[in-house]
Formats: sequence, C-alpha cells, structure tokens
Amino acid sequence: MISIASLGSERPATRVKTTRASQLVAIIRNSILTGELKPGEKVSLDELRDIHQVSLSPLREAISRLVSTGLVEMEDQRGYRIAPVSVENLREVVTLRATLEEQALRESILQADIDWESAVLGSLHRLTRTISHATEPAQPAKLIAAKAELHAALIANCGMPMTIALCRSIFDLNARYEHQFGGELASNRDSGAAYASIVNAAVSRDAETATAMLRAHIKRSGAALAARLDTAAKKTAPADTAQ
Amino acid sequence: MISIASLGSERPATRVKTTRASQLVAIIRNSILTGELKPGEKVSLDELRDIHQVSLSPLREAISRLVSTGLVEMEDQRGYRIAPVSVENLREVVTLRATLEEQALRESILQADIDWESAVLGSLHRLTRTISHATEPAQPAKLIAAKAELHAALIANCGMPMTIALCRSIFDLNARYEHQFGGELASNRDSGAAYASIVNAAVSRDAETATAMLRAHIKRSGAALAARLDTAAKKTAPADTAQ
DNA sequence: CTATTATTAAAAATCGATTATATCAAGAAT
DNA sequence: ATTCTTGATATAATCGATTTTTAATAATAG
Repeated sequence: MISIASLGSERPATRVKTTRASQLVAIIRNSILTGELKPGEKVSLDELRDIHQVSLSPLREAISRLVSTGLVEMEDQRGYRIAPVSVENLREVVTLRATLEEQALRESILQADIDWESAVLGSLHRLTRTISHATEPAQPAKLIAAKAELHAALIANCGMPMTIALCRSIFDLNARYEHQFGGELASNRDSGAAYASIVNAAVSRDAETATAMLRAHIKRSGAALAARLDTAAKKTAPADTAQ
Repeated sequence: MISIASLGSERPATRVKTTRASQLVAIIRNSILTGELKPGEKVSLDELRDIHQVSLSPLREAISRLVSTGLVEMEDQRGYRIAPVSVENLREVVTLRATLEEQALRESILQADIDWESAVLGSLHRLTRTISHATEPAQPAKLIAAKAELHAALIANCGMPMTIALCRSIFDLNARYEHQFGGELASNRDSGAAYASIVNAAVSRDAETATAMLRAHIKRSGAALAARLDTAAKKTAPADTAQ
C-alpha cells in the first residue's frame, strides 16, 4: 500500500533520518582517524560548531560519545582534546586487540554457521581485491576500511555485543596509527596472505589455529607500527624535553 | 624546590571542583547499581531533571557518559533506558572480567613495587574487616565497594590506563547483579579467603598462581550469580512470552 | 627584579525555550 | 470488525543566550 503522502518529497523511502549528534560522531570520527584532527590537539567546540553549522548541544553529545571510544579525552572544566598517540598507547591497544579479538573469534568459530562463513569469505574477497587494486600508496583509507570489515565479520558471530563494540573502538584506535604511516604495499600484500590463512582456518572451524594466527598477525603488525612510530618520534624531536 | 604557594590550602591533592554533569554521573550510577533505577526501565529525563534540579544539558551529558560504561543504553530518537540484565549479559560480563583482569594483574605483578604491594595489602585488610563486620545481610553496598577497591588495587600497577577504565566499568556491570541478590554471608566468607590467597600470591610475585586464582574466583562467583539469576527468572515469570 | 594579586578575555558549562519526532487515541473507510 | 488515516500529546533533539570557570595579562608590593 503506497499512499499519496509517502510519495511526497517530505519523507524519503528508506530511513535515512538520524540525529545531528549521530551524524557528527561519524564525521568527526573520520576526521580523527585520517589525522585531519591531530593527536593531542585541543578540540575547539566553537570552531567545530562553525564548520559543521550546528549548535553546542549535539556537538557536545557527539564529542561525548567519542570520548567513550577513546578517540577523545576530556577533563572537567578544561574541555576536550584529541587523544594523543604514543608507543605506550599503541602497545596497550595492540595488547587489548589481541586479547579481545582472539576470544571473540574463538567464540564465533564455536557457534559457526553458513551465514557467518559466507560473510567472512565475502569480506576476505573485498579485502583481497582492495589490496590488489591499491597501486596508489596514497589511499590507505579504503584498505583500512576493508580490514575493519573483515575483522568485524570474523568476530560478528561471537554473541557478545559488548565485546564486539569494544573491538570496533579499539580497532579505530589502532587504525589511527596505520593512517599515520600511510600504505606500505609490501606489508599489505603480506597481510593479505595472512588474512587468507586466518579465514581459511576459521571457516574450517579450526579455532586454535585461527586464533593463534589472528593474535600473531595483530602483534606483528602492531610491532611494525611501533617501530615506525619510534623512528618518527626520534626524527621529529631528537632531544625534546619541553612540552 | 618547595614553594610557599605549594604549601597553601589552595591546591588539594585531588581535584575537588567538579561539574554538575560529573556529579550526576556519580549519583545516577549509584542509583543504577543499587537497583533504585531498575534494569530495562526507560529513563525519564524530565523526571530526573525534576529530582536533581538540573537542566537538560548536564543531564544528557551525564547519561551519555553512563552509556559509555554500559549501564545505560540509547537509541536515536527514542531515548535512553537502563541496561537490562540477562544470563547472556552476565556471561559476557564474567568472560570479559576474567580476561581483562587476568591480563592486567599479570602486568601489575611484572611491574610490582613496594607502593603497589602496600596498597594491595591495605585494600585486602579493608575488605577482610568489612566482611567480618557485615553481620547485617542488608548492607551489601559497603562490601561491594571494598571488593571494587581491592580489584582496582590489584590491577592498578599494570600501566594500561584504558584497561583499568574498562575493568572498572565491567566491574560495575557485574556489581549490579551482586546488588540484586543481596549479601549472602557464607559465600562472602569464602570469597574473603579466596581474596587473601590471591593477594598473597600477587605480593609474592607469583603471577601464574595469582592470575589463575583470580580468573577462577571471577568465574566461580559469576556462576553462582548466574544460578541465582536463573532461578529468580523462573520464579517471577514461569512462562513469560510477552515483554 | 621577582613574586603575588587584581583584571580581563576566552572558553566551558548550564539554562530555558523552541523545533522535530514518535507514540497513542479516536474516527473513517473498506 | 478490522485496518488505515488523522489528529493530539508526550518526549527527544536542538537552539541561542547566560552564567561560571579557567587562563592570560597587567598592576603592585616586597
């Protein structure tokens, strides 16, 4: 039954309506992940208000939600700042990722069904194609998005909603470091093979192999990021004591 | 160099000034933990606004922060509700607690120093005395607070701030179930002994024993809660299909 | 000249009111 | 009688302005 009213321009067919706060969360999150908003930088609410043409209420709401993901930090009466990056933070992020994703993947495999396997293989395919198409090193965003999708697909079947949300947040924290160091094709092709092995073990319902390889992969890529972060830090500030 | 100024009363060791939003977080969190605000219940912002005599801005801010701890759930355009309780949720909470606290405790022990050991033993003492004083079964709040303090002390030395914050949030989610089922003295005395063993292993820097016992303790008390939750659910709604 | 206190400008927090959305109830049409 | 539409009401989301707090600067006493 299609009514006249539903054909009007007032209401779009699909439910695209969302709150300003939710839209802002997505936009600002992306700005942080891409480094447009730099780590450690103070968040100027006035400035963001101007840029996105919104009032303070939804903006505060959005920032508040980003605080809960760890991308933004707050201090009472002193406002917000983009969460800083550091080797210590990266280490913790990698440790948490390894632990939580391992546990979630194991549970996903235990409850494996055809829908889940299909989704995982689909995500692997997208990632593989994204890697082979990525001859441009200047476009890491799509690659990271494809990785995010695969990681999410792997753990989606674990039946633990909080764990899934946590893994997503922590993946974002990790992604910020990956964005910072651009796309290095060599390591990407390596990780493509690694992902294929992990997925293969997962759909074969070999939980031990799959979780061990996932953990190893997270640790390995984390170590590579840490090494690059360390050299970058030494280059930009060889003997920095102030600030 | 100790200046006169630093000896004045101007600067307290901890920050005493807080925002209304932060005060509300503490108050409402407590209302949820004690069950005053019931699981699954819709959060009436107007009502809370009336009760606490504040405007919507700090109230929304506070609720928003509680969403990030998992105590409150939100849906766009449809407001907030107190996170419901369920055996599935309890299982996930216990799983997450066991995993995260185990990892954090191991790291704490690896970096052990005298300050940390002293704080842990202090917290154990407080918990022990709280248990022995708790002849009133109607006062589980103090007991839970003492447990929270000890758990926090155990992992405080791990050097992973996000993990510490996560553990605190998840402990709260677990505490809600404990509040629901009051203080059962027998199990409390048992857990007193268990805690003593854990602390003993921890300060002896026996990470393997300490973490294994902590994990076992979390799982065991979680299983006890699950059993009681299950019987309670069957009692109140033997054949509940609606709602 | 240094250190403390007063002044002021910027930013955060909060408020009261407005706008948009969803839920519920009643009536009309099939 | 049941379903659909329409209107009324309640609640969520947002706005612009006000109050409070902090940070920076100037003034002053030692």
